[in-house]
Amino acid sequence: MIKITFPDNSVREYESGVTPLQVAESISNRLAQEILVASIKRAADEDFVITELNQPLTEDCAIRLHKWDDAEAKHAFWHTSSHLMAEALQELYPGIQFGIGPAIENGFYYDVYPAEGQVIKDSDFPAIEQKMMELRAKKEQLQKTYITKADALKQFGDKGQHYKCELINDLEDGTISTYTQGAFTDLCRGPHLVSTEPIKAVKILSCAAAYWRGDETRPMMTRIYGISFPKKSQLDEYLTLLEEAKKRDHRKIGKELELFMFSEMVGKGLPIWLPKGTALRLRLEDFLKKIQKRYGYQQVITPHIGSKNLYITSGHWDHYGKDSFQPITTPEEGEVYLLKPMNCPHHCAIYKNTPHSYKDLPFRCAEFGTVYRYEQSGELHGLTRVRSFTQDDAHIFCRQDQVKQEFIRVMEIIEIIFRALNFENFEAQISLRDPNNRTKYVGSDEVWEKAEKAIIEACEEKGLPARVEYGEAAFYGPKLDFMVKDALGRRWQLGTIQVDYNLPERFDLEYVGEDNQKHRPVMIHRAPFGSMERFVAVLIEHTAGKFPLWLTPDQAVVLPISEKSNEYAWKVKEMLEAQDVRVLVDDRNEKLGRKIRDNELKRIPYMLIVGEKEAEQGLLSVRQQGAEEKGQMTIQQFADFVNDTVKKQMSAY
RNA sequence: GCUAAUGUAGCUCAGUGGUAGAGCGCAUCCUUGGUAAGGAUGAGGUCGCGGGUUCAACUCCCGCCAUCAGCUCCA
Repeated sequence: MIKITFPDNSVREYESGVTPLQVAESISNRLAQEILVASIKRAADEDFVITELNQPLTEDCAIRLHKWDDAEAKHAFWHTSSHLMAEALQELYPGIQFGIGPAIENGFYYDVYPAEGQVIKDSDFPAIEQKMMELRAKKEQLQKTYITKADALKQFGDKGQHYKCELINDLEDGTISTYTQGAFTDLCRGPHLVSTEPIKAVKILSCAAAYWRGDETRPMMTRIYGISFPKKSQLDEYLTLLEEAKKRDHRKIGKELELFMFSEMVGKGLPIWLPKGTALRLRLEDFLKKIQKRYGYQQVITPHIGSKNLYITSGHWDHYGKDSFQPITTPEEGEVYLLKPMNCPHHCAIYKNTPHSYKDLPFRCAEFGTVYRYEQSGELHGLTRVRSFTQDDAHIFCRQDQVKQEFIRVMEIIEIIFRALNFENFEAQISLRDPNNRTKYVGSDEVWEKAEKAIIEACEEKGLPARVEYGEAAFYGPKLDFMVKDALGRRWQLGTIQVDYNLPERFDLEYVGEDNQKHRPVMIHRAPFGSMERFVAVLIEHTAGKFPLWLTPDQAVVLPISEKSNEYAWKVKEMLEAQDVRVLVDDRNEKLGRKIRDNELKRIPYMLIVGEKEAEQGLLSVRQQGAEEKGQMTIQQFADFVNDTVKKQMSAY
């Protein structure tokens, strides 16, 4: 008999050799049907190890039974799905060779090399899905077999699986296993589902080329992506989510709402802000400027280029010189300049411009600084990956003992912003030094330890959930990055706060201390939005273009019912604008229903319907975007309503 | 950068080796309307750019440019 401990710490006894599936059956049939994989921890194990449901248990252990909701179950489910897809591909494309086929964050893929003359295209996906479902219906069991290296090489060599042989060659004899279901055998470590039967819904999503083992000198494989679920309804839900994400694509909405554009003529990766997008961005900038003013920042403006020597001093030339836009030179004197890839060197120059006393610190200078970075053409993507963008940058020069307080103050700013923009869900990542290799960092152990401690304590004090990542710090200092979850649950990295010991050293920055001696200030880089481009992109996808009232380019549109009311409509606009409400008039020669529809699609928050009745009494019929009628108001009531709502939305500040 | 796909009217897209089409938008006119598409007429295109094949190229071939996806998740 062996003792098995459950997650609730209860212990039960079982015959030695019992399988996790039997353990589940002993609890309930329902559980046995739902679990996909288990993990166990024996006395000798440091942590839980995922195991298959048919793996006999022969010693005392703790067990966890994983249903679909657990990441472990999804991983095994998708891994087995990739085998099922491979089995289907083997039938449909005789002679196909297989590379690797792992589970990924959302689904799975398999890298394959079709036989001479065969190509797998999008149009083949339904056939692959159908074949997978056919094979699944056979309820094939996955059989794990340990095999010697020599046998494995022979077995896969005989089948012409050259890529598999290459993988086997890299493995240590005695650790090699295969999984077989039906006529398909794959080199694999597992773990897997015990059967392909639970894979009830599958969708092949895309195929694209991928280098064998990520190496561009090696052959190009066809990578086929898919996703699968235990229930059809889950697949439908997932596909709906994908569609919703597509609808929210900021590139599409940005075009529809005329927020920004790109032009081949201007150059790729160079976003151009159109009037409506600019209005929105300026409102964001003004909002942040106002907060920053309260938090003791001073706004500065610096040129878009800087002398090459500036970047030699900062170290950026050494680090990024080759991967930047190349230097600009003057025609006569041969002076050399670089487009600025960062604002910090300019800000260091500002700091150096005047002597500083310890009493003056922190010195905080902020700039919406546009920077230019060379990105490989294949990396460019909408507003999220561009070659010119504006950082809501600021640099705080402070004493070491002020670091924690400054972090807390920056975190407050970030919180205000996230709240004002309805990012309810956010978390932080603390990036610290690699504990095993401290040589790659600049600055003394002492200051690093202080700074790392300051960041951790700042998070604790603010009650901010933070994940600590070792080895993720920049070479010049530890950092704190902010991740938000958008309305579809997608995670985006936005703001960042970074401590820097490097630049103060390189620029020989100093302040005079209480002791009348010179000291080195600490520098903190921070950008709550990150970049205006990226932030607006995320905001568009988060809100689907329905921006909060305070931010939206146009807050209301007046819809005259007929030409007879046009004059009143324009008067309404004028009166509302006098009270800072942003209003359009739709006086096209169209029926009301049409105007409502068109303006709904423009995502304007309020429609003000005015006809003869309203004109007589100085009223508006207010309709909220999303079909909600709010009844009639006077012009003044509506202006107050908008201004109160905006004030409320901004009340975080 | 690499690999594949795509590039036709302002937008979304159809189409053919014999010099182009739809819907929406736009303009004009009719209609003067009450909460998600009223009607008619019309304008609008060097079919991404440059070469080549051909009697003839938007179509086929080559090169370039741009867009999009993947190239990061490791049997």
